[in-house]
Amino acid sequence: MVETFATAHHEALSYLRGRIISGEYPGGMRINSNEIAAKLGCSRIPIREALRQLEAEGFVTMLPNRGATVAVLTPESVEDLFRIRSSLELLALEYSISRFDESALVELTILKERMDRVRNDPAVWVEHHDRFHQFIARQAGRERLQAEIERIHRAVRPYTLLYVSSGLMVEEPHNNHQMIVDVLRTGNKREVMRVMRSHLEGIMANFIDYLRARESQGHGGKEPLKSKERAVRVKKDKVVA
Amino acid sequence: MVETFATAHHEALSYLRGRIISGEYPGGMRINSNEIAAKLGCSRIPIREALRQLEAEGFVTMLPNRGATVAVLTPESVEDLFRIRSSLELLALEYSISRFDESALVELTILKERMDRVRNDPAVWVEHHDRFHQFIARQAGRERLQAEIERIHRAVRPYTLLYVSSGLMVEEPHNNHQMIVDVLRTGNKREVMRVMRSHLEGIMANFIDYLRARESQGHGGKEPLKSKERAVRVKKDKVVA
DNA sequence: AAGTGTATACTTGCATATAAATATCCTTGA
DNA sequence: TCAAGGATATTTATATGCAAGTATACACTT
Repeated sequence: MVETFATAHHEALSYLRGRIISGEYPGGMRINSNEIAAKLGCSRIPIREALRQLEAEGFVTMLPNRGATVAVLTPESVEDLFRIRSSLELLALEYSISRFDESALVELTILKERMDRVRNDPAVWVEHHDRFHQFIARQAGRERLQAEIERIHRAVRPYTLLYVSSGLMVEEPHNNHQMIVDVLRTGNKREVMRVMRSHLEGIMANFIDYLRARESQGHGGKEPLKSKERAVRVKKDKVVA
Repeated sequence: MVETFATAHHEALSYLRGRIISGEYPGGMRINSNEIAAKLGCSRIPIREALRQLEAEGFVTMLPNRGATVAVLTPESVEDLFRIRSSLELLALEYSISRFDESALVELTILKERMDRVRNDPAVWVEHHDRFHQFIARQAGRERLQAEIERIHRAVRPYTLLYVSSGLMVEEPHNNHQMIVDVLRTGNKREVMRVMRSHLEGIMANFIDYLRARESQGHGGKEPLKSKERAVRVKKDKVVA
């Protein structure tokens, strides 16, 4: 399925955001506008617009006259984002609990099974996992809240992916996601909140530990490109014709 | 104090965001890139970049080939944003309570008094009010959380301003902000959370009522510019030389 | 070897230009 | 009177060009 875009700017935006979220463009990587323009077959103007948008979304860091680099989040920032995510999902859950009917539960179960089926492919698993949680949030029927939740999901995605891929993710003790489906079925609001809260907090603790350990091993320590430092040069494959 | 900017893009961004947050450019207003470019004395390129950034921040709605308009938030969206704001401020408060020393309390008191002093100027009052809350959040020492809180503040600011200016704002029953300062001084975590929570919920209820009433009176009903509708033309002052 | 200049090669920021898409207005026929 | 069609005026999207800012590399000094 080849997506088609209304404008070159949309294509660039989708392209770049995809690379960053997937981790293909790692934190700190320099983004050369000429290169991207050549790759997508357009001029630098739409690329620059896409970069500005990604800057506002927090995916990219831009410095005047110094260009763009993929944003680097500190473990503290990721922790903040994760806590924000938890807060917002719990907020959405308060709305959605009473709106979970049988068909929603069935659909949620399907999402859960789909997630299990791809458990060996971290990238796909993370995507399905986010979708599972987003489905619950969507039942709240609060458009803006939903949008903010999805934004946060995207922002932490590259780091979640690292964590899941690392193999250091703690196996869910009692299959949390099944528990969430089950407790939703009972409709006991207090219990639902409790289960979800403990699910989120359980994940977070390990996740944050992983990120800190990773940082102290030298990854991620690269600050966004302060003062006059040089950006990490991830690719240097000029085509010398 | 004339601010100076590194680039034309920064100037445009700051200029436009300022007009929108202050409510000077009301929701639904068409933003003509030529006009802004002429006003700021630059070409349309930096204007477009600024608009893209504002689009990502939720201040502006852009449609391909149809230009930009100031985003219109439904009362539901504002409600979502307000609830998000509450969640995040409470989250920050959990971090910050234990970090409130005497000097922080003194500074907070000053902010509170400053707020009282400008109570008759809605625009200034709202600004100081936001600062009061942001100061509390800042004590948490969580950079990213702080940034997200400020983002949400900015996003609802135009609506808060309308509310405050309307004169329909319910006078704070027992001077909530003073109560917040006082309870922070006690250091009783549970009480602090309770007071803040009730402060936020109290404001919200009235605020949302106001927005709904306003909408049913015909304001705000203008959707962001769907399909082929024409944008609200707020200004049409061409200079015919 | 490390630091300092400086010439050279890239990049960025942005003005200008132009085709394509939209909006506006005027005309015309039912 | 008014919907439809089409001519004209605007506005948008983006390519191109260029001045100014940065990075790179090599020569020179200490």
